[in-house]
Amino acid sequence: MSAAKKSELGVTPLSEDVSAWYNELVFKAELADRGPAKGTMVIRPYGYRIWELLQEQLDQRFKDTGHVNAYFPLFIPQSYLQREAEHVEGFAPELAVVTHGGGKELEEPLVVRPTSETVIGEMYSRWITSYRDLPVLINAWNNVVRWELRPRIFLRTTEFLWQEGHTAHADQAEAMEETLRMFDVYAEFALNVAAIPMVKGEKTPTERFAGAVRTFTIEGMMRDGKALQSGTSHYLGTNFARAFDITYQDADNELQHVHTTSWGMSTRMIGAVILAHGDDQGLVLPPRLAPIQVVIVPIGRGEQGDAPRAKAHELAAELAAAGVRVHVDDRDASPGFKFNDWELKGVPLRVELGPRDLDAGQVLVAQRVGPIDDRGRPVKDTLSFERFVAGVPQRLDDYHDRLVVRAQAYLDEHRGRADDWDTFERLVRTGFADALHCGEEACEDDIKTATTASPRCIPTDGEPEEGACIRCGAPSAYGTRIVFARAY
RNA sequence: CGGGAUGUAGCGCAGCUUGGUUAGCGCGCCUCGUUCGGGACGAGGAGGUCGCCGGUUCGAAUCCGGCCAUCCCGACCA
Repeated sequence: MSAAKKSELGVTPLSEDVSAWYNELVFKAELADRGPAKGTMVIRPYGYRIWELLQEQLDQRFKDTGHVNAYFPLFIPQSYLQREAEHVEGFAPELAVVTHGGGKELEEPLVVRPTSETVIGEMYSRWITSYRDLPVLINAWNNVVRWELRPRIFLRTTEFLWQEGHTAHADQAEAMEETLRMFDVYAEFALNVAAIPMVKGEKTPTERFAGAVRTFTIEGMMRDGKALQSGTSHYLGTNFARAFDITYQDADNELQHVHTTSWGMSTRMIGAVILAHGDDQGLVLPPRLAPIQVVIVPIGRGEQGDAPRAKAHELAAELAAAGVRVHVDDRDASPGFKFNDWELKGVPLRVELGPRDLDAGQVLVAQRVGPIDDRGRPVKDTLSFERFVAGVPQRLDDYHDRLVVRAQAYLDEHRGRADDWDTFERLVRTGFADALHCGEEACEDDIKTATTASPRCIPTDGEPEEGACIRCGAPSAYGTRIVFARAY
């Protein structure tokens, strides 16, 4: 990263090198820092607040759909993982294993949970005996550890925070309904809270969760055209019920296995927000996840600044009372510095209040994403003191909608149908390609080798279509086009 | 684990080729003063086991050997 190529902010422009931009921005915006151990991250207050806001709003949706929260242990006896064949196979390479405790070697090693299907399966087998116990609708907020070979902050860290929902049902139909319900919750949340339109679909067998019968995913498009799996919902069938002997007696006195589901969204979602909305100026935060939705910058030094500063605090108090997350930037720094600083941090609305505005009884409002003048600076509009408190929430909602429209436009521009290999290769370099595929793993591998792109999902809203595989020409599988992209 | 690169102040870097005053620059930080409508300025100041271990030498940030760590590109993945 040559210093000369960096913008004034000291961040490599997004347009030049997305990877460098992302890394530098995460640190500069004080979202997170690297931990001392490889692959670990420290989530700093500004980044953690985003997580808290995400948690609050996602958790509310879980409650609204009938779920309750619980906590399950971090340590899992190694033998538990081994009970479900595909599950072990899938997770074995990325397990952290504790072999010693209290200064002695353990009789049985403990794995640090990479996910909790197994412990929860064990507990559910104890808790569930009758159809009257069903359904069990539990969610857990916790941390998990997966020994990643190539960590990237928020996107792939050895330890990450997430929620994992685990439900048990009497039959397949009800479990599938639950799986799809939570799948919809994720997509709705991504759109209405994170302002990211997602491509919804089902994972192909090769991309499926280890131990799942069906896996549904929301895939977001990042600013480099890569896909980011941002939330998954799994129908686990009776795989875990059989492995952990989770049975119930039905109304006819017959012993039945339960059907389980699991679903998760993680701190990776913060990475999605950064990569879906950010620009050369830095972060762009959707208002519903922004720790600070409105920053007020009083203008004027010393005595000249006293009145604007006082008014700024007065307006901030009123705005806070109206439920807006507002901050007055009182720092001893120049206005220009503050403007750039808050732009870097992605604050949606900036309010300027100087002596001139005070006289006019108004403030200037600049939007982080919005119309710009011929110097590339935001066009600032005015808002009178009287209309201020009422006007801001509306602007935040409009701003959210604008981010959605922008992200949707970006997705549409970078997604296309591929009917021949050249088109496929071209599309996949800059975005998503919808193409027919034979469904063979060897062919997927071949595509991956040739383009680094992989099947992201079978879109839920895909039109029925059959034909020849984009790569090998064999008859297509899945009954519709599937989405290929390079992925994080 | 393969390929590539880098370790010098909180951050970004120069110095190393050709060993030799007290290891330097920018940003940031601290103090004082002046400043404040798009990254202000002046003066003063704090901050370093030059990644670690060993070797060569009168003398090593610099040369040699080994080790460690980190980052980037691939294989695993929310």
